[in-house]
Amino acid sequence: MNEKPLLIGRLAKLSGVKPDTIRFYERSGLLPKPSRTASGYRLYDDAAFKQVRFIRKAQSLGFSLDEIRRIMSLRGQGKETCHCVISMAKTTLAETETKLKELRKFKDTLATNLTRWKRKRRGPIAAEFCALIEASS
Amino acid sequence: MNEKPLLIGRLAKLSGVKPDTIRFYERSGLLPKPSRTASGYRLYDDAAFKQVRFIRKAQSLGFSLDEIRRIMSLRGQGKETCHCVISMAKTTLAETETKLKELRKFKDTLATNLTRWKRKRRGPIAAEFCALIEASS
DNA sequence: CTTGACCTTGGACATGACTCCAAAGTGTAG
DNA sequence: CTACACTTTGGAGTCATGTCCAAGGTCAAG
Repeated sequence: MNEKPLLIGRLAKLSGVKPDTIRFYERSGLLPKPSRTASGYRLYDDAAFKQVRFIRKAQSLGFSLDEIRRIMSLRGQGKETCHCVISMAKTTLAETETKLKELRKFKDTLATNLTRWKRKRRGPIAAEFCALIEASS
Repeated sequence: MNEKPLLIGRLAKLSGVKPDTIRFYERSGLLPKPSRTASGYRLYDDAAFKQVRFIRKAQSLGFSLDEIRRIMSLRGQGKETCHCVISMAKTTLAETETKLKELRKFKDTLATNLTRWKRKRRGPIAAEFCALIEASS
């Protein structure tokens, strides 16, 4: 809807990354070469904004830029059912589930111990903190 | 219990990291300087093995080496209730919960879509995969 | 027309976390 | 005694992900 073109600084502010980082993403093939003004300024639109947000979101979910690049390159293949996307999604799902399980176990133990520690307020807590991480295997 | 000393290669194999990495951890203050044979070979024991495993475990839970170093340095402070450990644990807990929530949401959507995709086996899946990540905010 | 905030480029630098290397010493199996 | 696999060190290299800089061009306000 919002179709006024953005200069790089504006896009940077909107998406919360630095101009340098946007140019870096472009160099790395994560963002398409944008159109330019007559004088060479990069011009971005809403789609670019969404792409940057996509990158950051995917990153925060644990994807590397390389994985993100591969994911994005699959977009626009269109028509054909892409076996590789399904298997990629499968892999991602499995990994995510493992991570999730570990993190949940860690969180639970952490929460339990935190309340316990708060109540007793004495003793070698740091050691227990470590043991707790060691144990969550 | 197992108290025969290990050379670095043996420890490396047991803990699944390379000798170089173990030396790197030592240089970085993540592992204590081990005792040595007369000829200068590093000698490790079970405690060292546990420490390496602790490091890897903590890493896989999303801690940076720097955070791990700080965590470990708190161990052995002994006696005193350490306020900072409690607040550290609190922070970790909060962060972990956030991560957990995002990851869970992503996982659920991923799982749902995966079954749907498997059933239909046609169409622009990659685009949907991307949209899915975009949406999980 | 000047000022100041923007933009351009190519390339250097930073950080975290390894990873490899060369040259040399050690330990042991045959 | 000879292979051969192991170990030592200091230092360099790698990879991912940015981040900064200098020299210069652009543009709108005053």
